[in-house]
Amino acid sequence: MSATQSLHLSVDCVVFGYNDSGLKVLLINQKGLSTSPQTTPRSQLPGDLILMNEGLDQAAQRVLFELTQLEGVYLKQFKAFGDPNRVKDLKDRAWLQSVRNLPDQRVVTVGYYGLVSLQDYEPRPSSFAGGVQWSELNEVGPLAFDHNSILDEAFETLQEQLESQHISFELLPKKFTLTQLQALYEIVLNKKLDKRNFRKNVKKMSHVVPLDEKQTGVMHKPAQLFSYEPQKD
Amino acid sequence: MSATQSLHLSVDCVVFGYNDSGLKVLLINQKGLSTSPQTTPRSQLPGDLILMNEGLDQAAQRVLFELTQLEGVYLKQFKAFGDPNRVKDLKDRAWLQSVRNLPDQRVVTVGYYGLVSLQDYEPRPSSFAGGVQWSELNEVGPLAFDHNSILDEAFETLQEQLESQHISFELLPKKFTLTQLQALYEIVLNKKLDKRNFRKNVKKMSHVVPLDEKQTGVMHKPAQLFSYEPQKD
DNA sequence: AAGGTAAGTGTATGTTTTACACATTTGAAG
DNA sequence: CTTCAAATGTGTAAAACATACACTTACCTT
Repeated sequence: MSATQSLHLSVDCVVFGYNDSGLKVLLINQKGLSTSPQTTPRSQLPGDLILMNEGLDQAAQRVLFELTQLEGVYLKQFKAFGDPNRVKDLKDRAWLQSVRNLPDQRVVTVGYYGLVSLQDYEPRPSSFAGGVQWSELNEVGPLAFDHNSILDEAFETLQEQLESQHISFELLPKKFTLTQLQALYEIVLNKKLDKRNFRKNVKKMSHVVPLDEKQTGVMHKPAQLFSYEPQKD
Repeated sequence: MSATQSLHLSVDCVVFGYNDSGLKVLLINQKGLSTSPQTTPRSQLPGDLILMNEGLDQAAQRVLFELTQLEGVYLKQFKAFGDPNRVKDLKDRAWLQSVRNLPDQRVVTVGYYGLVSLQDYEPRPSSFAGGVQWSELNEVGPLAFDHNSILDEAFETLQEQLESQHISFELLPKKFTLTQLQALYEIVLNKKLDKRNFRKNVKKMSHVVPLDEKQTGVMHKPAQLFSYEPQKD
């Protein structure tokens, strides 16, 4: 019963980035493994082993920063992935062994989803780790390990939690228009919404407050800007 | 960066049991540690390390069975707990070392919540593992490790998911009355509901079907029995 | 000055939610 | 076999909420 356990624990971050041109995910290209040249290195989610003295949330923040230079991102744990065969692919095993000097061992991972406004930070993440890219959500190809499933489950979680959890604002610039907010909802929930009804609903949300400021430099009636003020109850 | 990782992974099960007398949690008493007699052994959630070749869901089922003899229970992962200090209490560390022959090492755990009808199974779980009890939810004292937080978060998850996830039926006998269903909702959601409105809503749920059967042996108008039929779409 | 563009706004209709009270069916007791 | 106690089962009106839908406004460009 007390068979000695020897496995590793990692975190993987599914960071969604949004701007007016759509919803993206942050992927990194596998570096290393230059030995076998015909193995086209696949992309993967930023993730790595947790350290011995850090919590899971902390680990997610650190790993994301180390791999992509993104800092202070909203990150939320959504699920642990522990299928014993989740790293079954031979290319994946080879890559793992080339990068970590570890025996071929089981890795359980804790998934986090993250949210970033691409407009505010314009984070062209410092091209570290052999390339970091924002990839259009519906153009993501086959990823390493079980990262496609992790991505899918993260997106489902985002869809479920968008309305109930005040997280849409993490994807928008600090000052945003109601049209931007609506466009975000339409993309994440994947359905069209009625402008007037949407605005009626937003006006009921006391944490969305109008600023004394309007859009400038647009060739149409400038929109009122709003910001998100977390409730200080 | 690649500091050798050496930690353990467990699952912990927060099994809720329900019958007409209320909502309970399944706890086990720590055995062993008879060496120091004045340390009153605290109760804890059933949990143990996962094995090298099993998935997380599998591990939760196995561990629950090994510790409590409960089998085939609805179990759902809800959160991983990885605070490096979650096993900081000295009594807890001592107990861990007495039971497992392992060095004093970090343990990350994956929390599952489980649901059982106490009426159908009447599961007086075979008093294994030094005692297994169903403890009234609001009479749970201080548990070992961070198990009180795990319990709290499990209950919050249950409250959030009760309505959206068709799980109430896991807590009821296979044949139940609408009054029983309503009482369950009232206890879990902690608010009173209107009988007529509640019944109107239930009648919209196509997976709650009336049986050709009524209550017997009650000294009042016997209630119609219903059962839960998962949708076969 | 005219044209293009997106912002901003109200109302009528249908649907859902809420509040609320009494007759019915059984077993037990006299 | 009548009465009592106990919990079941049922409808309606009012309020809140959701939906569908079209035109005027403000700014920029040419």
